Amino acid sequence: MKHTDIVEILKSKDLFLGQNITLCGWARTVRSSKGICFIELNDGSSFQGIQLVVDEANCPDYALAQKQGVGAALKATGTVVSSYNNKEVREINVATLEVLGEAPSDYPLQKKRHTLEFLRTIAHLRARTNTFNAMFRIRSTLSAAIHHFFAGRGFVYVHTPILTGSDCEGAGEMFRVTTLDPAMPKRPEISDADFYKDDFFGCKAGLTVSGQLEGETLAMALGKIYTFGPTFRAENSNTARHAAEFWQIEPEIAFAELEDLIELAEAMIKSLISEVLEKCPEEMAFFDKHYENGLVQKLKSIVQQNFVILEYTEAVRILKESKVQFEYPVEWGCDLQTEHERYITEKVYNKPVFVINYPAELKSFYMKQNPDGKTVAATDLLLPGVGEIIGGSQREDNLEKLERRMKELDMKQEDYWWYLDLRRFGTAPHSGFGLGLERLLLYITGIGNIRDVAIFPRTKGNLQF
RNA sequence: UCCAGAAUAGCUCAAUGGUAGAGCAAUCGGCUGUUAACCGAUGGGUUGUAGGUUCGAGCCCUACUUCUGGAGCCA
Repeated sequence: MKHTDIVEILKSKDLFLGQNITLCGWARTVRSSKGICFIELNDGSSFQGIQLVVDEANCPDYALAQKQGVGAALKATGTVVSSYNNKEVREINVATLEVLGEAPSDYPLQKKRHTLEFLRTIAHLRARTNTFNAMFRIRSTLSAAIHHFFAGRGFVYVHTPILTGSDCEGAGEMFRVTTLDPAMPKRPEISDADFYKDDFFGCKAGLTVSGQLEGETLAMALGKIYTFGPTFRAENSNTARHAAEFWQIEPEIAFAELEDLIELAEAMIKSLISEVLEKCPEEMAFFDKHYENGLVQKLKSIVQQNFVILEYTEAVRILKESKVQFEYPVEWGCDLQTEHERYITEKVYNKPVFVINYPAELKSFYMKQNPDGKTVAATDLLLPGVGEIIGGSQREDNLEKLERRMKELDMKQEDYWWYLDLRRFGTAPHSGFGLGLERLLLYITGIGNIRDVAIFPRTKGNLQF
């Protein structure tokens, strides 16, 4: 259909003024008086819509226009004019109006604020609201910004497999993938190997919980790589920041130690936020106004300040000396609880904090063992309000140390033979991290629940749409 | 999975154990420039489900379901 995107008219000040054009879009609100009718039209090309003015004197379709409600799909032809009230604003004097698709009175969206909980029950329609229009626009801009950032630094974008036989130990529960008959379940006396030999892959298979191990193989050839794709975790977690399917960015860099990784992570967060602020000012203004007052200022200040780098041991000391009565007591060797992380990020620093060098017992087998014999070169980036957004580490590149650690954890080395080969042949220091796209989106938009930053969120017990 | 809370009209919410209401939406009408337009009228309910206590339950009790907030796990 030949038509002009609304964004083109909004962007160009005078280019379309006085011209006859055709617009297509959906009615957001319809206001009619005697003889004149106003329709706010949005076509998705921008956050903002444009007002159609249907005057009974100039438009034969006035009666039709008056009958339309929120949600109707319309095609209008008319002249671009300056608004009656504000010469800077553009509106359309409609000559002809065609109804492409009516929205009957049981259309669930109304021209009023709906709760996010209600919108989740109509996830197929919620993209037509301001919140989701703005969120999806920012999500798209953010995704493009990720590629811009890494491409600008010479990273190679790689696609690690989604179907996998390797369980990235410690990353979470794996969804099983099988073509075996569910009516013939595995009997306890049969071994995994025997049972799965008749399965599609001839072995136990699942959806990836992380592309890290596969990513490492490419980092050890191409130097700097990143993955950006879906990740699946069958964790029984029911929170505002966990989803069973989410998108993850996982850079992996050869010849990089923990401090190089932290430098990269900080530069990346700042670059991504900057690009969103620059390219989505209307959307960000909307979230600032309706979801988190001061949001834009908060993000601007994040970009300008240095993030904190804090030793785990030092974090424990600060918490112990804080004299705050925590629900979980703080001891060296215990994992930092949410209340501890919040105290550090929100009370002590009020800015992003990299916590580094955690006790080895708390972290995964592949992390670089520090000379102190107690800690590993790992880091979590904690953000005020949303908590952990990045988890990463320098990888153990010493074959003996890695094998010893796997033995301690009772892991089968033969399952990881190719991963260990990376340490056997031309091993080198390397590091990487994982960033949750949806969690960053929560931080940037001020939206409080991960279910509201994905098109159709997958969480425990919910696979609707 | 654990702890706490909630579920009433299409939506957002009221209702002391005693006749279930309002705003918005919808429908009809009015109004020549509206901005979540405005004004008037009308229709709209098995109070999440199943049981129980009571003369009487939206309200009290039990179980279940769903959702929300927090926790654990993590990105």
